Amino acid sequence: MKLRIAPSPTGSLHIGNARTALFNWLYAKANGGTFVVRIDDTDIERSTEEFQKDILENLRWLGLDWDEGVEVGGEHGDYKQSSRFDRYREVANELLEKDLAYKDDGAIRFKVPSDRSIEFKDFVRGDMSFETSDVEDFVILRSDNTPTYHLASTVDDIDYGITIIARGEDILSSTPKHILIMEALDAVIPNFCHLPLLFGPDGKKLSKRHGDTSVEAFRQKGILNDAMFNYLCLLGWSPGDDIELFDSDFAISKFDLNKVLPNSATFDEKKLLWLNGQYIRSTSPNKFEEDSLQNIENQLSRELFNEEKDRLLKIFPSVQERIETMNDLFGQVQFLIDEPFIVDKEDWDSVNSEEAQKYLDAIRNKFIALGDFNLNIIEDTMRATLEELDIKTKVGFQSARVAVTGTKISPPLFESIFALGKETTIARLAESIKNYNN
RNA sequence: GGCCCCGUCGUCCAGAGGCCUAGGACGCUGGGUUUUCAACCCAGAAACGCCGGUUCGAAUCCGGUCGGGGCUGCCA
Repeated sequence: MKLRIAPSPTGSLHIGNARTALFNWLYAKANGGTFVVRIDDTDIERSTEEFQKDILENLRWLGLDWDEGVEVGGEHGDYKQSSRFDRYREVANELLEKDLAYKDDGAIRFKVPSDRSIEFKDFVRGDMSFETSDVEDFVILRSDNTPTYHLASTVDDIDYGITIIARGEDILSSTPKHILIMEALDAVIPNFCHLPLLFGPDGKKLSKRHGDTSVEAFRQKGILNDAMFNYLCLLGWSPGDDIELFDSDFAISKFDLNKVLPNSATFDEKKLLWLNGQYIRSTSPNKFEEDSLQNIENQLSRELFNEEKDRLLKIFPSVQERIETMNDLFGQVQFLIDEPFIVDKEDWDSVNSEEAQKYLDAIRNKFIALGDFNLNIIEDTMRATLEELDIKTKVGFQSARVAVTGTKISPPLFESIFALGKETTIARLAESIKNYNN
């Protein structure tokens, strides 16, 4: 069994293509088959090295590997169609000689026989039947002597011994053309499987106008690869038993192309985000720390100081359970970083009051007198002060939060103060007290 | 227009004639917890497009209809 994904390097890896690649990969893995990645770059004008690199990198990021194909090699060269133009021309000429194709203004068209029906069985759609009278004679070699997708893709599928062609439904109606070429070349007809398309929220084929449609974009948004893998699996397929959170081994153990739904699925970013949150929460603390430090350094474009790392490590457990993507991280921990500390003016104004000032002054003095500065002592001190001064929790804590973290939204207060450390906390409290009359 | 595909809550998925007064998840609403925001817990609203037929019995089978989508390129 041999399957393949054949992306065109005319854009960044599209989520729809990623899903198609994923299903091919899963089926190959599930059956001990071979998974091939080839590059369909017959459109020389729009194909670029950068896009090819992006596509391969993102396939790997998703956890997909391939047994044969571009960059990993195999029996068929570099698996790029641009390297095989001679082969396609040879086939086009062969068809010409056999009188199965003809010249048309410099291009070569395949001669579609009349009054025939082309039948094949589709893994997800069952028995398919097309009349050749509905198929036009189609170009296989352009007048600039380059092959079209129909020719190149079909020749490759034959030459590489692909046994199951699983691709997007948008190519379903081109399948008769491919079968016709295969028949003309006396090739064994492989199995076909046309996967449902991915839609945008408006029910149209997912495309750029729906916003981000590339795997790379979501990766940059802080989506975890495992979450993306998991979410993509859920589009058009499910492992059964209402199980929704699973890893690749589980998916492989359950996957079957024949069980893929025939109807198109709408890409729901909200659910992806939720799933991502689940994955962030289930990440081991060590890995979360590692990934987070890296993420923050990327945001800052510099390495973190050791003192910063010490502070961050203290707050990570609290942050891990409240972010949805890795990109939410920075905003949560910014107050712990040695950058200019900015208090949100609006937030401060909304919590500042004479009472708040009294409270901040009181806890500041108590903090100064403290020997140990740990979580429990911080909490005890702050709560006791609330009682002593008869100040409402919300008034005291929210003013302290803004004074220390700069905003009304932050990780838990005591943890934040603990992570910040005694000296800085005292300094920030002093700063806010001084600002009362502003 | 022609050809083709598809049709269960807003969305994703379960359901392969009786187990369905249709189940799970996201989202949404309400409540709980609470120092903010989250997370978490509980509850709730929410769907078999429609019409026929087959059958003792249909979300499940068949036909039609309506709706959505894809293709209709010397793009892939």
